[in-house]
Amino acid sequence: MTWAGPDRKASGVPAADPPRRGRPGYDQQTVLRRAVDLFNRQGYDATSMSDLAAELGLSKSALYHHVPSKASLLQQALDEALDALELALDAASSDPGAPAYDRLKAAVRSSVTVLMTHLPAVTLLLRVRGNGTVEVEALRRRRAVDERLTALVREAVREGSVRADLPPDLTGRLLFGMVNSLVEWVRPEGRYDAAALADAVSRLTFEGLDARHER
Amino acid sequence: MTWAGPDRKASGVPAADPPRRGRPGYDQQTVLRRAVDLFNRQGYDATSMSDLAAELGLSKSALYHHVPSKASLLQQALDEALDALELALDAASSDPGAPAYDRLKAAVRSSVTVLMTHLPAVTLLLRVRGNGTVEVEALRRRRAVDERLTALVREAVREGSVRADLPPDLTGRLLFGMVNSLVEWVRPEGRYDAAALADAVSRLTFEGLDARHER
DNA sequence: GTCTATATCCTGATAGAC
DNA sequence: GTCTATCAGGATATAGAC
Repeated sequence: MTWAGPDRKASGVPAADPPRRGRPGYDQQTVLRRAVDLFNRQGYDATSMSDLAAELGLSKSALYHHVPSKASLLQQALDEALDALELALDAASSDPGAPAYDRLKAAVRSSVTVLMTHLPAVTLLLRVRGNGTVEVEALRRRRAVDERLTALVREAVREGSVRADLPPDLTGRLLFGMVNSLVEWVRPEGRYDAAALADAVSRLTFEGLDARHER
Repeated sequence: MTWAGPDRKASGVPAADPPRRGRPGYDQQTVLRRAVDLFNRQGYDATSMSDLAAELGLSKSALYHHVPSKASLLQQALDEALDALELALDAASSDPGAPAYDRLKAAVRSSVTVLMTHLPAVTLLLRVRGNGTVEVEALRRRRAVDERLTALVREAVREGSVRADLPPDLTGRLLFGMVNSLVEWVRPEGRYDAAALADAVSRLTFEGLDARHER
């Protein structure tokens, strides 16, 4: 069974694909993308390689021709998410001379953007519980990201631009808790694009939802 | 097989336990509590009944003497969470004459309180993906709760007390996304109690984190 | 209430033919 | 690249002795 499906290419980026010769079959990117989608629908642990094979219209063995293990699929997805998050955070805090307030706002915006552009991978990352070495390592990297974000909030409080009547750690957790909660319902083909969501989160968190703060 | 299970009662209430006679063993509440804790640490699907038996220091068969199935443990926990959430929402919106703004604020506060007092059960609920009938039914009830909360936000926007430059559905999702994100890090023995957290969430969301809004 | 032993099915992963 | 057949182990759950 072939199923053809030259619907390959780096997920998300609509780049031109190099022409393929010979038997089509699946390429790794497509397998990974479909796998991550299934993991997000059913949960990683609840998804068996049989499920994935069925989803792809393959036998389990054929699937193992494309993929060395179930954990490797998880690993690739988590790496994608973490690479993107770390990169976005680097960019947001690139100018150490800028006010922490601006850098924090930039971090919120770029976090939302990464969350949207790498939605499946980030969704998977945010659900990792720490079972197995792949998940443990991912949690380690994620904690590092969280700590950089918290440090940013702390700086902004110190410079006086963010309210100081709440502990900065708490403010940071709640702020990025709201950001991360987007993965629970946002859909790429949905009503809101990354910019609109980044704007909404930014307004809600910085200005509040009280009508008196409306601008 | 015992299980019985008419031992309902608002779970979570740290009432004094009736003195036990005869062979100690485990009572159902304890088994359920330990099970839910383990489910939350490892994930429901990643936790086997062997894991749970080992955690309790029992054999698998002895465990099945206390519990009819793995799914029943899940069911009880999800029911506990949903019962508590629905009840809290009823109370928060009990006075239809009160301004929607006040009812919304009350709903936020009581949601945080329920989340804290029934933390393990609510955590489990928020991670359910819809695998199996137990989870599907829980998701159905959860969606109903979400819709009532969204309706509350919509009302508050209509009465002019909550900012109208964002779609009410979006505001509601972000607001309760922040609330729900508490389960990711909050611990009952931690620095913050329910009242402090409810206060922090309320301030952050209604007033914003900008220092200019600090009161 | 707890145990050992077992039934039945499914898991991730592999071997080797086509 | 895909298949059928298979492996060793683990899953939920049960039977029946003590």
